[in-house]
Amino acid sequence: MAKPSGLSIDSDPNLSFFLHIPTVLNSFPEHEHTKPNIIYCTKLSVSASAMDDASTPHMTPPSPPTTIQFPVHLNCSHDEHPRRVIGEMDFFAEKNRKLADDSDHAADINDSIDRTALELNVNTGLNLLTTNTSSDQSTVDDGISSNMEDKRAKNELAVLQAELERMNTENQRLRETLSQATSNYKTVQKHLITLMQQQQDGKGEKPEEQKKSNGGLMVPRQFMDLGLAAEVDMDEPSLSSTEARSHDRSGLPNAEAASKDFRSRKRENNEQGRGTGGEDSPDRNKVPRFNSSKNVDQTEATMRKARVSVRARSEAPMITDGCQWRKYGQKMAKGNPCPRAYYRCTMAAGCPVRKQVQRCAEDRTILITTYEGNHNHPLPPAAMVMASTTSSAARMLLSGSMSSADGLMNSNFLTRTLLPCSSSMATISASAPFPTVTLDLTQTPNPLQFPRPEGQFQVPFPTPPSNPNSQASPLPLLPQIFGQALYNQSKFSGLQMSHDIEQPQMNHQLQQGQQNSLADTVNAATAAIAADPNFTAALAAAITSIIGSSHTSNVSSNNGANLTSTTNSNGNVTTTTTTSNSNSNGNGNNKNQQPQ
DNA sequence: CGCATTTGACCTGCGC
DNA sequence: GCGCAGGTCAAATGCG
Repeated sequence: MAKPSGLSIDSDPNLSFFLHIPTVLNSFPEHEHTKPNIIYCTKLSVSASAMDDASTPHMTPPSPPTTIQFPVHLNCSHDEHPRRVIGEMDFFAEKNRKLADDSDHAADINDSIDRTALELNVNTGLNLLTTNTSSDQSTVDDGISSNMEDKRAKNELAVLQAELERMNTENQRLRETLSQATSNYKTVQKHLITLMQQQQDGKGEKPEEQKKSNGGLMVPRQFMDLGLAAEVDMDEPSLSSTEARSHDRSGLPNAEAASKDFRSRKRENNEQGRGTGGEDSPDRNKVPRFNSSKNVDQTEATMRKARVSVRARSEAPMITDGCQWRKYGQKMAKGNPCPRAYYRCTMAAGCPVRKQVQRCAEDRTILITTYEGNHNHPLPPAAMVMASTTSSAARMLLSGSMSSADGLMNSNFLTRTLLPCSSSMATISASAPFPTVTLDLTQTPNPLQFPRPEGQFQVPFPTPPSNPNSQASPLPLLPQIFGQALYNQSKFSGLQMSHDIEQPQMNHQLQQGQQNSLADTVNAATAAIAADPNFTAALAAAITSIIGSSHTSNVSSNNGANLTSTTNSNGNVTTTTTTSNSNSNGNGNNKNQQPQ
């Protein structure tokens, strides 16, 4: 099997260390997380021990010294301050937490088993001291041995019962977590519906602008078509195309032509392919796949043109985003001594997603990764965050530019609302040849230095207090925040992720019942909501429910955060969102989200 | 030997 | 029309 180039991150010790974790864990099916191996634990323990352990609320019993040579503290899951390694960029922090949580529980079980073994070993050792082998125990010293066996059996029984009890407790806890997450989701959903109804009832004049240019409620529909049409088409590899490209030698997509830029279309129309476009030539431009629907062409090409650029500090040649990439070109770009590398997603034949990787000319420790296109195949969990982020960002960017006359209002909205962490972290380039969202993960949000715009909330990033170089500390959470925010916004906008691939677990919930009725409501209200900064409150609640459910966070205002998420003793998540909207009517400032 | 990467050539869009 | 820059292709090369 070919080594996925996207995982070749060993050249950066800081980066590779953390990013290896999901890679390792992903190789285990979910149900096998209860069978941790020693590498699993060791990796986690090292990462934990690299940070301060003083704040760990509960300690995992020490592991048997015969298997682990140093103390293991697998308490990543409930940390009040999730700790990060300096300078590393963990795109899968959320997943790591979950996995670490699993590993924690698994370690508990493992530990109990090990302790059981130790206890039994003690008994065995005593037996050996009496020089009785197991075989003659039953024949010699009947009274003692039967007594010992009874004790052992009782021991074993007790241990098993304890273990059973522990597992029951664990099961119960997991159920509670699940139900809590579900209730959180429902709460947010209800709140969204309420908000939308209010929008519809109260403010009829908001969508006026959009009506002018887009015919009002057609806006969300247009968005939906934007994504789905293209993707449906992408998922249907044209047979004629396949046949025409009978020797797809590099595994390169049959839909390669499909995913080509608009200029290809023009090219095809004008010359039916390049000079090599003979009928016996495997010419890539020969088959016009979208002749049947020009609109699809348009949207597809527009989608491809939308780009999401991620700036992150890394010594590695490429950030690990969970996908597999194949390099297909490299060019020297003007104004940058560092070459630009071109990669194509190789997780599925025909996946149109590409990315460009280039180091920043000013600071070569900064890696600029630009994504383009949407995946047309299922993604591994590790890749979902990044994929959903880029996909949603691209969609939102396009929807903004398409639904607004000048294309700037909605872009600005995107910056303020969808990428709320800091205005310095998300910028939108309207002047670039392609609409591009840039997520800058190289900077720490600093409210003093970068005063947030009105109507914006910030998601606080817990910073390890003991980390003097905390420059990159909040960064690992960013993709999750971005991705979730964008995802939520996509849902609110009536958008679907790529065939419900990118967030299947959430889509599954949507599909359970309320989706149809909700979709209409959502579509109907999207235009109004999209222009209203109050939407941030609902978004904050949604994000907080996710953050709060994965780890308890009691957020200080160190980062100028005005969104807090706390968990009370019952485990209920309480969200307090404070916005400083000029439009705020006061009742939207505090959103208390209480599970049922 | 198969696959990924490298790299020069080619194509297109755009500005002058 | 020409040149430049970005983007892509595909033969050559390297590697496991």
